[in-house]
Amino acid sequence: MQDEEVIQQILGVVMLIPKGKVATYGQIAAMVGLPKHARFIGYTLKRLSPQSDVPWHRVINAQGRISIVGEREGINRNEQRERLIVEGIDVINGKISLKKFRWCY
DNA sequence: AACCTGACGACGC
DNA sequence: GGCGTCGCCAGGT
Repeated sequence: MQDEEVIQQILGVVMLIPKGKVATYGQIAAMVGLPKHARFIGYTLKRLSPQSDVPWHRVINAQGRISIVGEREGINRNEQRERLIVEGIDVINGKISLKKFRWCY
């Protein structure tokens, strides 16, 4: 699954998530025709560079929580939380309401 | 080939 | 809602 083709497709979909909305890993996976590959979406986003223009912060897990774990400069749990809040997405007790903020297509 | 490790998810209690 | 389990699947060893 190292297909550059697939990776670009995934990043392409993530780019479509509008500001102020979020999507889940599983949702993205399904959108690119790879259901059951939610984990691969995370793997792909993890490899992004800090200065990437891909809105990786708008991707969260199905429980409405942030799942990033690394501590890279520019890409970490707290950075994601801050970016979401700036966009008007409420993060209450580490949880985001998918009901309100999920990007429905 | 075998086994371990995840930025995951559905379900049951 | 919180938690534990189990199922998934690409990658790395």
